[in-house]
Amino acid sequence: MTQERPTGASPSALLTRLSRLGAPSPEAQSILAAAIARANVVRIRREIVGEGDSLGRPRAIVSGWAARVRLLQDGRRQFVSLLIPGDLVGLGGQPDPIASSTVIAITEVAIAPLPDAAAAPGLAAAYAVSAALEKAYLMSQVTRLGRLNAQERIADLLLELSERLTLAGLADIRGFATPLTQEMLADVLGLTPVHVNRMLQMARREGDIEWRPGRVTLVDPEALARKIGRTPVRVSATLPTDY
Amino acid sequence: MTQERPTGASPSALLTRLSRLGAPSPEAQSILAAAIARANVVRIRREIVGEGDSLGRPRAIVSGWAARVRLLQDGRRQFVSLLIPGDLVGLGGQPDPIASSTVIAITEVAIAPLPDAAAAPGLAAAYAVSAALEKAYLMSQVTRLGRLNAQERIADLLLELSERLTLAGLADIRGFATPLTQEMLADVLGLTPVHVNRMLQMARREGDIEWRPGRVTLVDPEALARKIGRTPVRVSATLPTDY
DNA sequence: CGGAATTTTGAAACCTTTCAAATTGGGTGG
DNA sequence: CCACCCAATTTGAAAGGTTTCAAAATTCCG
Repeated sequence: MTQERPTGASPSALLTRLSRLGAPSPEAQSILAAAIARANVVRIRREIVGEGDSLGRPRAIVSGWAARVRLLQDGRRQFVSLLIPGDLVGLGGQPDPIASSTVIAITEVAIAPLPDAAAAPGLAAAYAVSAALEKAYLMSQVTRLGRLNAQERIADLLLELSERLTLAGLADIRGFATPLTQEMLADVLGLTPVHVNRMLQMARREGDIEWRPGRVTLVDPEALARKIGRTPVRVSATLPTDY
Repeated sequence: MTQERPTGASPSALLTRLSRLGAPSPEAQSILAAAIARANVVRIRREIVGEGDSLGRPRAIVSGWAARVRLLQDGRRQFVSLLIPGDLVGLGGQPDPIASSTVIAITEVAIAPLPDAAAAPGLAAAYAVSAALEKAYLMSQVTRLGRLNAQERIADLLLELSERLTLAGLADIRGFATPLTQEMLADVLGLTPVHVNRMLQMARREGDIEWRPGRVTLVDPEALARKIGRTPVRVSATLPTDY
């Protein structure tokens, strides 16, 4: 695992993302850079914020990947969401869902304390947009698990990751590096590793994606999005058979 | 549908919930009461906040039930979450860049503008806790869809509703009133109506629940929770979610 | 009272999981 | 640099859980 440096080894993923999200001012960038310099390293497989943790102040993922995990009593495990470089953790003010989940490092992760929103112009806005995005993606995850079949889930998730990594400057049209194993993919998608493997093979056979451990290539993202009907905005207000 | 008055006909569900969430002061309560007086009615099946809507300021559901819905191109539909009396909508501040969920009224809904957080002591705290709870329940929904089977999903959702309705003073140990049809249940749980029906029958046969349109009775909530391995959702170690 | 919505039933098809076990790939120590 | 070990990926066959497609039975509401 982690053949190539974990996506996001570039120290600027956080700067890039927050800049694009609304904090492009030199002051904001320099304050963020200072925070990055104070980043801590969490080793792979270690907890970043534990369940029932006193969950310190908000932090940002500078490099590496993490996952918000929920464990069931009998051992079943669900990755509620994936965290990539540039993502913020523990926003939402004081009370953050405690008992609800744990965040663990999927790769080695560098995590920095998040500068106070008032420290520079644009920061507050960027944090707000980041939080809104997080919530939107969480809702996407619900729809993905609730109504998409295995093939669609895989394609949908990869497209989402491509989207998010691109925002952080960590992906290009040809694809992106990822530390995800098929087992982790299964944990995110609510499937078994075996089935993820089979569907992944099918997707490769159909020429939709290329998957070699450590790197994903989306042959034609737009065509794929069309194929599974991933149209971010839709929802017409009043459909005939609606409630 | 809606044989008995929709759960939450009581005008105080919002007061009860926010009071317990951190805004028990007389000032806060009276300001909230004033807002409730200015509530608008949204008729059943109508949109409360549309996608791309200018989504005005935050509002609170005074009475009635609603659902956050996501529609797929081919007609598949997923209820991302259910909204009950006392729940807040449109917090999170700014815009929702990504989008794509609509909130529709499942019953007739009374919705009031949310007083400014600074208008009274405790309001800000209550809003924050409410937002945290919403996020926690959203994560629960992900786990529910990702790792629970149909039987478990049904039990888990009913327990969650019982929990939330109790917080708003709308449920007792014997159960609660609900406008949900089996089809809506299917939309929340990512299942087909037919299968929900069969599993519901099974749950009744096993004596876990009683379901007659308009009212759910959880025969032994604690035993049921134990049976499916569910832990109540909490947001802060100190905040008693157990009413 | 009658039409519409909701709940129920049945049987068969389908997708996903299970349970093993084999294979591949990479990293480590000799 | 090769052998070996462990993690990750693959493969097979069979069991299971859910969906589909119809259609009947109930219940609700105007």
